Amino acid sequence: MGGNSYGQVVTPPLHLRVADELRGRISRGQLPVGAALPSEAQLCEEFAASRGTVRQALAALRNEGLIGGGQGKPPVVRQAAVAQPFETFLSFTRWARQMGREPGQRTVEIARRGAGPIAADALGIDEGTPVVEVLRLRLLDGIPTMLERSSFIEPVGRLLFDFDLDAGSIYEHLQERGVDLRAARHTIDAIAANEIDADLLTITAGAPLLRERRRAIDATGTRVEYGDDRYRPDLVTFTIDNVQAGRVSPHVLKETP
Amino acid sequence: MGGNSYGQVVTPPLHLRVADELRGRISRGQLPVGAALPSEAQLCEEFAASRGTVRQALAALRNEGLIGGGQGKPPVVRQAAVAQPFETFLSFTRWARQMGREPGQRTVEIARRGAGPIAADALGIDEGTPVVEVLRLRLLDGIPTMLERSSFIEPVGRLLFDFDLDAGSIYEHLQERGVDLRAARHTIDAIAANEIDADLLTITAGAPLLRERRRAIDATGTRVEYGDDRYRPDLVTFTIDNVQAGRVSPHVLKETP
DNA sequence: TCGAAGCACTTGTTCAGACAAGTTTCCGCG
DNA sequence: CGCGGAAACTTGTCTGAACAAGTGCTTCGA
Repeated sequence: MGGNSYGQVVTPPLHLRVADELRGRISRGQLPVGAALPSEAQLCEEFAASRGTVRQALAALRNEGLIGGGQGKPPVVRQAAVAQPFETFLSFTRWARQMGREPGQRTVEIARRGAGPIAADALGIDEGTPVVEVLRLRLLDGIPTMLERSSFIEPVGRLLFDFDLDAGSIYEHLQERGVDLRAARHTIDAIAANEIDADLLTITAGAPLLRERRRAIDATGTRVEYGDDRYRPDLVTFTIDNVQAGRVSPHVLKETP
Repeated sequence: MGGNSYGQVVTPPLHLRVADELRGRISRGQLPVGAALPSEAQLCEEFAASRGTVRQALAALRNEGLIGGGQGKPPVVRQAAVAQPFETFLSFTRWARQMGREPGQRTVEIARRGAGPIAADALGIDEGTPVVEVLRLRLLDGIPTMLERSSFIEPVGRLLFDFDLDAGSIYEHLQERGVDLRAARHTIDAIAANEIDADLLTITAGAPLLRERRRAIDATGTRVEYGDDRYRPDLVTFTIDNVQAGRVSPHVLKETP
């Protein structure tokens, strides 16, 4: 458990630096869409790296869908793939913006305390291990829509204390600080609103809520966040499209009716 | 691919063969979830490959979210079972069987009557057009778990009258009779149990239920069924896995806690 | 002029070795 | 018996080299 170094300043491995530099050039428009990247040999020289290292960096970009290309041809910058459903599904802020709605939030509480039994189990840590808990009321066009309870493992949660939680997306902030969220498992069920839920969401206690519990994992497989989001079911639903034949995996959306 | 334009079959690159073999072991259950993979050194020996090649294969699996792990620790198989979600997601019977649970049902009502406003809208027909409505209580190991209200368009629903609804899967029966279900859209929300729901599901009125509304479409694009399934949220949840990089689309499961 | 062969350049695959960094195991000491 | 620490083992990073395979430009010949 002790190896995490979020936030510490150490020079990352070479292949990550190469990948970051190229990502930067692409996002800055220095390498416009459709342009060919420098050849592997050129990159080797520029970064004083071996070809294996450069290829490792390119593989990462290919993986993210940033570049394409084939054997014999230099890799080209691809059209910034459609806002990854991952991001959209994970981040309330991005989801709302993509729909043309105005996201908002009111932070009710942020605290560093020992993990409770549920969060500890979900995060795979011992009960009482320090975590950072955030309770935020999320708004859509000013209307209370969802109540978000998150528990972050300490090395990640620490990054939230120098962030204005009412300013925007936690995930965007964490990503900028080097936290590389990779996968998430969402469990959806229904639950009756308790007094606190009801008060904040301006509904009556006992009313049914649509609950999405979330376990987010970073690139190394470390469980980073456990979340419990409670939606007003009259304002938000989940939609799943599935198609039989064409091995088109199901597509999941959050929707407002 | 793996063949040239003349149809010749060429052996794919070694790293792909290694990855495929490992994928197979995972999907066959030979490497169960949570199990550690052989060490890189062992894999090198087994496949007579160098470490770089083995690592290339492992990177692919990691990318697909099949394995996780960190430095110093052997990679472990992650929860990401791959069954065809469509059938499983659509059919309560198949879903239950796949989990090793015993599905059951008690048909409360089957009737041919004019479509109500909601079903008519969902099916794209005029209100009052005849449809076949089925109300079934679905059981898991004998326990009332879900209440299923389905409206089938008349030409399809007619096939249900020569079928013992308590015998098994409606979808299997329809498929045998030539109804080719192709796609479905599921909308998930939460709703309070009404008196009837509560009575049949042996819960109290007003308790939160997990609702999945469904619109199934056949191969020609005709809307065939509108369904309203209400689950006891303490017995069934929906789970969605999503992975960022490997453009692995989200995977949807129904689960019993 | 036009087509094809050839060549230079590119990426894809694979190997062998070395060191760094994290984890687990196990032995000896208190 | 318990605990600390060394040792063995594992994965992560990086290098340098070689050959295979695909692409595109050039050049040569008909």
